[in-house]
Amino acid sequence: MKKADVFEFYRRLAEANPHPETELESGNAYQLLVAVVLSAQATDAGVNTATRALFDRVKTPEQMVALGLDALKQHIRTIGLFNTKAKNVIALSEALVADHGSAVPDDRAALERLPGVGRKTANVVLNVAFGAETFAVDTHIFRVGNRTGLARGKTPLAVENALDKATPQPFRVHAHHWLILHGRYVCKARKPECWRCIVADLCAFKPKTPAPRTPPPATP
DNA sequence: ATCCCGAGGG
DNA sequence: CCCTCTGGAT
Repeated sequence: MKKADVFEFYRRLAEANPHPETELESGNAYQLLVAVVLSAQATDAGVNTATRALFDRVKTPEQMVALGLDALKQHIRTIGLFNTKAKNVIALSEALVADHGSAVPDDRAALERLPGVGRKTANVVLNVAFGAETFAVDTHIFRVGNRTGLARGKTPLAVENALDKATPQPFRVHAHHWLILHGRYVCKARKPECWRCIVADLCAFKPKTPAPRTPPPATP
């Protein structure tokens, strides 16, 4: 995508949603970290349903360790991959207490050393909790980047690097959320809703199926 | 490359 | 039924 089109692409998304935020619910950086770990291959809505009760009781890594593995599994049973995730969250909480004074570290290397935390999760925490200009490439951003031509790559890391190169100020801090929300609600995996997409004219993807005769009323 | 693994949508 | 959802570890 041309530079001018990239700027216009972000400008429109920014205009439509001036203050994008995570849809994951959390009350502090620790809870955010846990929520992001739980969100792997799961919907935000599903994670929120589970963490609502959990975070009411657990606000610190010490409290998570005290809660214990089996009780944690009960809380997150409705989320996919719950067995592995529960184990990682307990181990990660123990590591925070032992090595980081119970605080969430603000550097990538320390974050990625935590069990269950890879590059994508670290990028989300760095962006949301610390305001870093990181591009966490999840399934949505990978799809939107490649489909639109904004930032293409065969791997998530390649798309991340392409986004880093292509994304100008003042859009860098919020680019992650604009792209993910665009992917979740408009540029969907199965049925992208191009007829109501505000950047369709800048996009490389041209749908074969036209807009429905009776489109659903626009969401407020 | 494969495993982990549940809910919701089409 | 099959696909998708803010992946990570082996």
